[in-house]
Amino acid sequence: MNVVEPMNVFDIFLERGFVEQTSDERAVREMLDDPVTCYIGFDPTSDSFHCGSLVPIMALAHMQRSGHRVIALVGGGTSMIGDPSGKTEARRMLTVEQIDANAGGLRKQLSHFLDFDGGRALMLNNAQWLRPLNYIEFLRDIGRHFSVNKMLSAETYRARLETGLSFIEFNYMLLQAYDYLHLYRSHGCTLQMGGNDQWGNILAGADLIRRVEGGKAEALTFPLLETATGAKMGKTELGAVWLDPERTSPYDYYQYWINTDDRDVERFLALFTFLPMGEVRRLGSLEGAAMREAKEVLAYEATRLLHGADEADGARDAARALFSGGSPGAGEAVPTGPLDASLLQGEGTPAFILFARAGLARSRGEARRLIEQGGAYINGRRIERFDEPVTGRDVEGGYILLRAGKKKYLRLGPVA
RNA sequence: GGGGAGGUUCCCGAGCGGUCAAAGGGAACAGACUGUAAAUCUGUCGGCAACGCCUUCGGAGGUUCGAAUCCUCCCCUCCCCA
Repeated sequence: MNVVEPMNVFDIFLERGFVEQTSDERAVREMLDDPVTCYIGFDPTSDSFHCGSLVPIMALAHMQRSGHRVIALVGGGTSMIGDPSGKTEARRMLTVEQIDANAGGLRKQLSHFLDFDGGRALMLNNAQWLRPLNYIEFLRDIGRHFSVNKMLSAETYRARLETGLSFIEFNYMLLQAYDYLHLYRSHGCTLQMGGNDQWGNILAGADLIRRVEGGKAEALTFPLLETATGAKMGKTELGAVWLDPERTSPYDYYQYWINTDDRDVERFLALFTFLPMGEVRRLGSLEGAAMREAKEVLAYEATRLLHGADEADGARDAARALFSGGSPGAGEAVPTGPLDASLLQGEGTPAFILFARAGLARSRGEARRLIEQGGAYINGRRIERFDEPVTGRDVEGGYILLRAGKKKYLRLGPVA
């Protein structure tokens, strides 16, 4: 047992930048002095989370570490409808099978951050209670508590009124409110959290609980993160940064974090690692080139949390080797692609064709431009001519290391 | 149902018979500068072994020596009225 009085998780949230709005700050803090049950809803539109979901995931992890019970709710029922929040267009609908399959993938990823043993954390699917709902009963028991006037004034729906809002989507708020009510009744859940775009829906649920059960339930939302340059969190030129190592390798995941804008480093260390705030502030205050140390810590910790220490070590070692000279023997974590050995026979293959085939350029024309602009390297040596042949002589240690631009590396091989 | 506006290369957005692979901006990419950051500057930004050839301007036809630009039909979007 801790001798020191454990910190209220609400203060941890405040200190680390998790809080955008709360239904009642004092009530929420007081409530969290004792163990509570809370939930966050996740969208099962994919079988993997991406970086954008890390804030809610980390929030659940903090809750659990502070002794609270957490529920990750996948919207198996609601995503068959499509949430209009923050969208300009309706979401596409998914089949029951897709949703169930996706939920499995999400659970696996959550288990890196949460301990599901012995019911300490639960993963529930709202399809369980939404699918059997009876329309007449639902209208009578739940629908009567909602004012259309009030809903239309909600920011969520106002924007959609411009472009068109189907009746199905319009009901999303009721279903999500019903989720909260259901979890309040069945699990004593008294706190729902979510991204700030969910504010209206979460409050609707807390309201419903008060009206129907006379109960008290709270809401807490997280800020919607943008990087300092205004980009959406977790998006790169190459697409989303996924938590699934099959889609975003630990190496690329590490790279995403190490490329964090200086101005975001402290904020991200607080949100995406468990490092003590003293250390976070120290790293965040580093100046100039020393900032790289902070980014390395951020990248390493973020990668370790998700993929484990071994993968994080590999990603860090590969990055260090590559970015300090680019030797081909940079380790197993370097992105590697297969090489058709016949390409190296005889005259070999012109470099621009090799780069295009390797996927480092979208077309041969692009590969050609890349080389002509001086952005292409083989084993650390800049390629001079676009059609410079690449042959067996370029194999070093069984591999050929290609580099496009400053940061994109691809190792081809092994060559027998 | 009636009337109006429009659909252009990743996005916004010019072009309205040849000089259009299509202005300008954004995004993106490369180079320089750096710290795998930001900002700035320069270049690139449909495909092709490439001073040329090929395929693009919602779709299908047509007029013309020649069409993103004109005509016909169709599809879609938005606005106003009902």
